[in-house]
Amino acid sequence: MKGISIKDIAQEAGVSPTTVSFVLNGKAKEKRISEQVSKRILKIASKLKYKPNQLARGLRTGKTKTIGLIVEDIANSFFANVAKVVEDEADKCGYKVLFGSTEDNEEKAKGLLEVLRYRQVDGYIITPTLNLDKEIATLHKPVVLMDRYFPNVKDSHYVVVDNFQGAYTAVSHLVEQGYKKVAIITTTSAQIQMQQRLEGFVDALKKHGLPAGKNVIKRLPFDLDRPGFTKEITQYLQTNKDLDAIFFATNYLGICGIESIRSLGLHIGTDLGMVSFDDHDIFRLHSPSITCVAQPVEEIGRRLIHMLIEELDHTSSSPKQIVLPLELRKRESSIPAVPHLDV
Amino acid sequence: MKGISIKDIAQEAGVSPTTVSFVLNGKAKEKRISEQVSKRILKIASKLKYKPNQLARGLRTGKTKTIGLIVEDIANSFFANVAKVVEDEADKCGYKVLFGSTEDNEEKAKGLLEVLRYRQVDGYIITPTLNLDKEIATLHKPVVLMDRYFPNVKDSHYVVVDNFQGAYTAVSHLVEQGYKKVAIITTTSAQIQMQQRLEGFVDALKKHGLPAGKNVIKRLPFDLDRPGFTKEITQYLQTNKDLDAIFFATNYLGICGIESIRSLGLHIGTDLGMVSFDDHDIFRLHSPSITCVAQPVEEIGRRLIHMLIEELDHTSSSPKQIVLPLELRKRESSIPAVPHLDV
DNA sequence: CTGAAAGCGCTTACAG
DNA sequence: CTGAAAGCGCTTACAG
Repeated sequence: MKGISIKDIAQEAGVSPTTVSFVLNGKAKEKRISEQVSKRILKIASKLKYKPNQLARGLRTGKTKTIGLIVEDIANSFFANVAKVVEDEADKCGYKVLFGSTEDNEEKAKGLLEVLRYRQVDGYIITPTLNLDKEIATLHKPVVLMDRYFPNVKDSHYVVVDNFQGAYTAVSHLVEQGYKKVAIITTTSAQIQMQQRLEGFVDALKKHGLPAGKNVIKRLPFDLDRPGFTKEITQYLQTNKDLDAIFFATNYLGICGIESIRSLGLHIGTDLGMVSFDDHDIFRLHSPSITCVAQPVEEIGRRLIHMLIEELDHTSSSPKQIVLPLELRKRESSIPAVPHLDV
Repeated sequence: MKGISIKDIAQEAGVSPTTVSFVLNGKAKEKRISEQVSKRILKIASKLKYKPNQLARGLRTGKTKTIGLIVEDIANSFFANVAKVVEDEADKCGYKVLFGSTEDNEEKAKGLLEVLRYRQVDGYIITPTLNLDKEIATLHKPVVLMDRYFPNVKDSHYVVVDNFQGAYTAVSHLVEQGYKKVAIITTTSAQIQMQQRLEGFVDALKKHGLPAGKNVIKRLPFDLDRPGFTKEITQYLQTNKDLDAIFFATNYLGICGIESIRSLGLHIGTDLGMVSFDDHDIFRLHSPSITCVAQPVEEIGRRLIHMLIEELDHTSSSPKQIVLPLELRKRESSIPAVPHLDV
């Protein structure tokens, strides 16, 4: 039950705990411990399967070798996939991950931050909610933001994707496929990533000389549930029958969109073109398959954890702000077998 | 930077750290601290926004208020959803969650266990791999297993689903819909949950007087990747054209199965009936939609964490082994619009 | 080359 | 009714 401590080793080796600590922390050379003693200690430690008590070490050094990961929703495939990469890479570097979901709720996010703070995590990877910047500023530990950032906070570290370019590419692709009345379905969220997707959409339409007015921009309250989104989308589509393609600004909107379109008896691709932000198993397997702009999930995860660990080790040299490109994955929802013809 | 400690409060209140500790831990009454002192301390603590250092407390008490969650794959929707519920409920009880994915790899699981152990987690929720029972037995802390258990370890705590009943129901449903040559696609895993699903399949066929021989049981190596599964399934279907329905034993097999069936140009439901274990957004949204036996994810998560916390509080009274029922969700893949007719 | 001692921030048995 | 002291298991500045 009771673990092996440094004392046990010291006793068995006939030396002081100090010496054991030096040897076990690889400071034998530096502290000029004799080869002989050093070897003896190492042998005993491995015989006893000694594992340092991280709590004691943390209390003394102030480092817990733990990082806090705050995502919007761990059950969302994008965040779950990033979390997996983060955990994997952290593990390789000797760090463990404490996680939590904000549901994009400010209060919940603050609660998570507070708990992680007094758990003394060494650093944070945070998917911020709105207005979380003040709270984050009081953390006094390395923080890397993901998915979104605060435009007015200049010196923060983050890994995000090029939302503008992604949306722009997606919408341009639709236009090039012959769709002429393209709408965006997005949320009311005032967060930067959503703003940029909207801007990309508007810009693409303008560049192609197409109308980008209010009636092709549908904003849904971001705190609706799945059935709520589906119902709202259905309603919007019903009252805007002249639309011939939709750009969905998030994966869950895209998923709800599929349900809505189908419930109206419309055929995706031919009746109504569609592209969604963010790839998902569903989009690949759906029939017809759904075109999307995919995030480089693996790379996002790797960059996040490495940027944070570099900060923790004070070896930071690489750029502090990374904007990754998105990849347009063309599928049937925008390139129907029967070409879409404007009537 | 430096946090507020109990000493700071003691100083400001003009009492000893001991007294502060008693008051803050709600032992004022028990220790007969005067109302006056008590109130003063509480006021100062909240003014200073005192947060106890969990490391120091943990070192002293041996409790870290942390639980370890080991899943097979946090990126798999089933595990991600369970993880979310677990984290949520743990949070309500003042616990944080450290997590990791085993990929069903024994060595990786052992590594995770070791790290969590010397991080002094108070208890574990574990999706065990094969042969992990010895390792788990040496943990000397409360453990609740999920998704599977060790049949030869009688006194373990677990929350699982009734795999036999689920498979039995799924296959019976197929037979009742008129499918006559039903196969199972499963993995080579020797784990109990997979065995039970196989038994449910065999039993259902036997009960209905249908053949349940080797040629309707296809076992795939469980460590293949997605493309690997898809390829193997495609091959199996090609060489067994007489089959008219398939029961897929896991959600990822079902997903790969959809790809395989479609790549062969077969129509799900009419050409080939299908039911998958475990629900998934894809199954609901696929066209045709896919019948499945769904796990009660929410309830699994809640039961897991509550069982563990009861163990931690030594208030355990409820049953230690919970087997939850599965729900058959009938969809188009087994009830085609054009009825399946045996020729 | 090695060790005694202090201290991280708590809790708790003991004393008065 | 309250406090001094020990101790959880480490690390590290200091001494010799």
